[in-house]
Amino acid sequence: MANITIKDVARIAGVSSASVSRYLNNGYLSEEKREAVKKAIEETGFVPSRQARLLRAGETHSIGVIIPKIDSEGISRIVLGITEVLSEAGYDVLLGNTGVNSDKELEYLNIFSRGNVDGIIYLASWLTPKHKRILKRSSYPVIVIGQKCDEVTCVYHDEEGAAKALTDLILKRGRHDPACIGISEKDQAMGAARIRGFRASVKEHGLTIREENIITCADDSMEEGCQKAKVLFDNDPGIDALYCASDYIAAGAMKVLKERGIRVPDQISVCGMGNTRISRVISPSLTTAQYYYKTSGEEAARLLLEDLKKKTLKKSIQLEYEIIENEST
Amino acid sequence: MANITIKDVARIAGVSSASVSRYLNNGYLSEEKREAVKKAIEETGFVPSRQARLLRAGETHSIGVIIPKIDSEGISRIVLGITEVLSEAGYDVLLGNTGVNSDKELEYLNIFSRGNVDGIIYLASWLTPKHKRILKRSSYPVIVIGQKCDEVTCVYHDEEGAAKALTDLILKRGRHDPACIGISEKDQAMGAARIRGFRASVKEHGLTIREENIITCADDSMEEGCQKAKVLFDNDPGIDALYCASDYIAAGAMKVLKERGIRVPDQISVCGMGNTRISRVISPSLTTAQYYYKTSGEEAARLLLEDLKKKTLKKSIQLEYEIIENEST
DNA sequence: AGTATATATGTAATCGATTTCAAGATATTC
DNA sequence: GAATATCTTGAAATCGATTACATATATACT
Repeated sequence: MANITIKDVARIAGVSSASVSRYLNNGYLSEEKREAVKKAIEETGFVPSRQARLLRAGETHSIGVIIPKIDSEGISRIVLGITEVLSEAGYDVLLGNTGVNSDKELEYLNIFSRGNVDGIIYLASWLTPKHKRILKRSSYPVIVIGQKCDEVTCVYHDEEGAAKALTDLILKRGRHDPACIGISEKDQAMGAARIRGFRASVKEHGLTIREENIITCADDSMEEGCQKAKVLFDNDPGIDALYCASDYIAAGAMKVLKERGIRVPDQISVCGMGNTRISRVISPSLTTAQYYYKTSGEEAARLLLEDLKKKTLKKSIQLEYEIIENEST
Repeated sequence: MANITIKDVARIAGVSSASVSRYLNNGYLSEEKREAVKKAIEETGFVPSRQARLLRAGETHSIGVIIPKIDSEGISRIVLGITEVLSEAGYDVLLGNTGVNSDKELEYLNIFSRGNVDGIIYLASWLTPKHKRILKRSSYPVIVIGQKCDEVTCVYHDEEGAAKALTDLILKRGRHDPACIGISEKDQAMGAARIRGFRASVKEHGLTIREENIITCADDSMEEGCQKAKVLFDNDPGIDALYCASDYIAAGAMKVLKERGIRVPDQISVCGMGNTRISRVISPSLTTAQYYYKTSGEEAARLLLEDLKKKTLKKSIQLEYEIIENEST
């Protein structure tokens, strides 16, 4: 029952442990000894210790994944993609859950970058200059998911394109008084980029927007959606096209519309973003955009593996989106 | 830039590497040296190598967490609880994401048993005899979350109690023709136990149920909820109380009710289970039960840490629930 | 006082593999 | 046939931590 080590195999095969190692790693070894070792390994059922190998080789075969919070549909699908690819490649996934706590992000970034992992995948919501500095200094490959970042390799979504395409949809039927409930512009991806997309579409349609009709939420929740929608419609009851930067925000807004007897999509078109499960639960069902979250996790993992094999150049991968047109437009 | 090892720390602190190790493992060490080592570690940012520790001590300071799928609100909150407690205690969390693939569960169970972890937390949906056998044979501590399991220590919810309490609610107002859309009884927790709770309440109210009015879904989704609701109401349009084993199933069922012009809660009371975000998004908002998912993760992690310190006896912890009464009852 | 007992610390062995080094055997080249 | 390149092999160093052992000091208990 005791573990069989390379020494046991060596003894049984009548060779040195170095030769057994050579057998395992295809080093120089005569045909005779090769046979003897093979036989000994089969007899004993020897399996080399991973830790010993890794210790000597200076590798950990594990990857740190830092996520801001795990209870989000998008994030968990990304993690799914990451784990699938990495475990397939024989890597362990170490999870760093930072919660809402921003200090913890840096803490994990530090813990990980100091030697327990071969690489890091960082799911960022906000990327401050401070973050970027740490990322850049890291001696291990880092892949950022979700934000475009010139400093390191990243995988992100075409937020602007998707937002523009959605806004195009809600501006059909001759709508002319659009509004936007966005997310804090501090968040480059879900915040700033989506609002840019909204603006671009509005401009292309030859419309002008009242700046008060662009409003941002502190976080992505239904409650915020409710609240901001009230502000918007109190201020301008004539809004006939509402772009919301997330499905939950849209759900909140639609609740307010229902309360006020504004009919969707007769009087107003609404869209969300993310294609979360609630987009089909609410009624009328919500037009939204689908991202390939799982794919982005997979891509990031693959990029990392590639980086690990040979230092490659920085890359950015932008993933596509898909518009899901439902009843709300 | 080179990695800092225990020797570097020892040199800087002016002690032997053994003393640094003692500091890390709470061995005998004078207050003075303890301070010196602490300072040196802070200065250098030293993080002990997992592989070296494992190789020598046979400990990894990491815990494997096996989850069936991560894209579920409940599961991700459990993981949140687990990671919080474990990282506080200096343990790393290794994530094993099995997807829907059942073989992969066993695979991960094996990967982890190759000696990469000190213990396992297993988030089980189904617990087949095969699973139980493997779990029982495991050479390190295993905690199961979500299912009651006599073979190993587990943390689970009072599914039966919650289901009964919810059924009590939908049977108010003199309802007399109840129905139940459950989840496959192969799932002990979300399946069998909840249906038992439903039955218990119905019986207590002195009602009899037509067996055709108890129906189960293959998985927890809105689509299944729709489909099963249609079957139920085609068969018995007089149903005036509908227990659904999950919020998503309930959302599907309510969609069907709306299509058929059956008013909730005037003509029928409906409840879901889980207190997911959609329970407040749909209209009328859904009466549901809240579980303490995060708490269950925390509890499981604590039990595991306890087990790790000294082999303790098997335990089962049953966590409470809370009924959230909304508009649908 | 004298003997346990607990605390404190460094040296060196150890975990199980890989890899360098040195040396001997073979094969190849001019 | 001498010089050089290519194989083949084992002994020993190495990776970075933990820990057995030896030793020294302080504290407690008859």
